[in-house]
Amino acid sequence: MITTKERLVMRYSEQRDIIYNFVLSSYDHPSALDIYSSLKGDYPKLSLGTVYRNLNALVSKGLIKRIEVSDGYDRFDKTLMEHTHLLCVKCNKMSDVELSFKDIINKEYSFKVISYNSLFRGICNKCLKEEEK
Amino acid sequence: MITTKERLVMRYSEQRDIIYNFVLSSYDHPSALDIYSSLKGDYPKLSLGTVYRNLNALVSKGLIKRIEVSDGYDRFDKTLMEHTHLLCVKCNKMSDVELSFKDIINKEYSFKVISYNSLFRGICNKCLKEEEK
DNA sequence: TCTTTAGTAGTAATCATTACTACTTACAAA
DNA sequence: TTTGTAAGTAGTAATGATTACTACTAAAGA
Repeated sequence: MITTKERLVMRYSEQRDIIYNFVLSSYDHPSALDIYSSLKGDYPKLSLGTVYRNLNALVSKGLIKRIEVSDGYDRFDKTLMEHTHLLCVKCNKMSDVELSFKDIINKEYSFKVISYNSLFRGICNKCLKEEEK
Repeated sequence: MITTKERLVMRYSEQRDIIYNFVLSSYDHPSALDIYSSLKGDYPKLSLGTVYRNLNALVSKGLIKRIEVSDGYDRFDKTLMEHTHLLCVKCNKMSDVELSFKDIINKEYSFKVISYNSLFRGICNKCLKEEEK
């Protein structure tokens, strides 16, 4: 007999399913508000609090990753491997960097890394080219 | 004749002087509230808004650096060279890393880095040793 | 010494996020 | 299949770091 306490999986919820699938199918690191705005049309009863709560649940279950952006909305990522992000200050697009700084820190310093947030702000290649015109 | 518009230096203010010197003399990357709490004893009329305003002014003049900590208080740093930070989740101490990830990003990716924030959360050497006891 | 305007104290507002409350629903057991 | 219960939801209020506002103060050029 499985008691409630022992049940570790989450109960099914359509809202969480929708939110999770939205993150899985997006390539632009959406914020909670992005997700809410995009889904509100098809699911008018969806609440912003539900989006936040489920994103937190998905993060704590390790199904998605949170990207901390201190001066604005946090963003969410389907890529589970910890990695670094580039945020273009012109077009606001966020892209990925595959370099693992974590390994460098673990090796070079006596510091046991649990998680990290590396965000580089600058101008992406596309915006640089447009400036040259 | 120097008009107000042309005057680029800030007017002297005792509050800013005190706040700036506090950051210069600290090694633990204080937050605005840390600074306010530490100085309030000696300067009872000091306002938290003044601390925030002057920290922002000092950052925008390039005299100190802001370290963005998304889930809590931002912290401030006298070290002007951009660098990476380690934050111990046990003792909350913040320390510096001299590695320049900026150069790596600039070289390996077509991305013009303007600023960056790299924060590694984990357990510092001292806390690791205490866990072993 | 004036005059101007940057700076300050104290307080209200902002805004991303979380907490709360009454209602709804998944799902295990009867 | 029905029912009991606790997890999930919608809608709204609260939180908390930071910023804005307003009347007052003071640095410093004329």
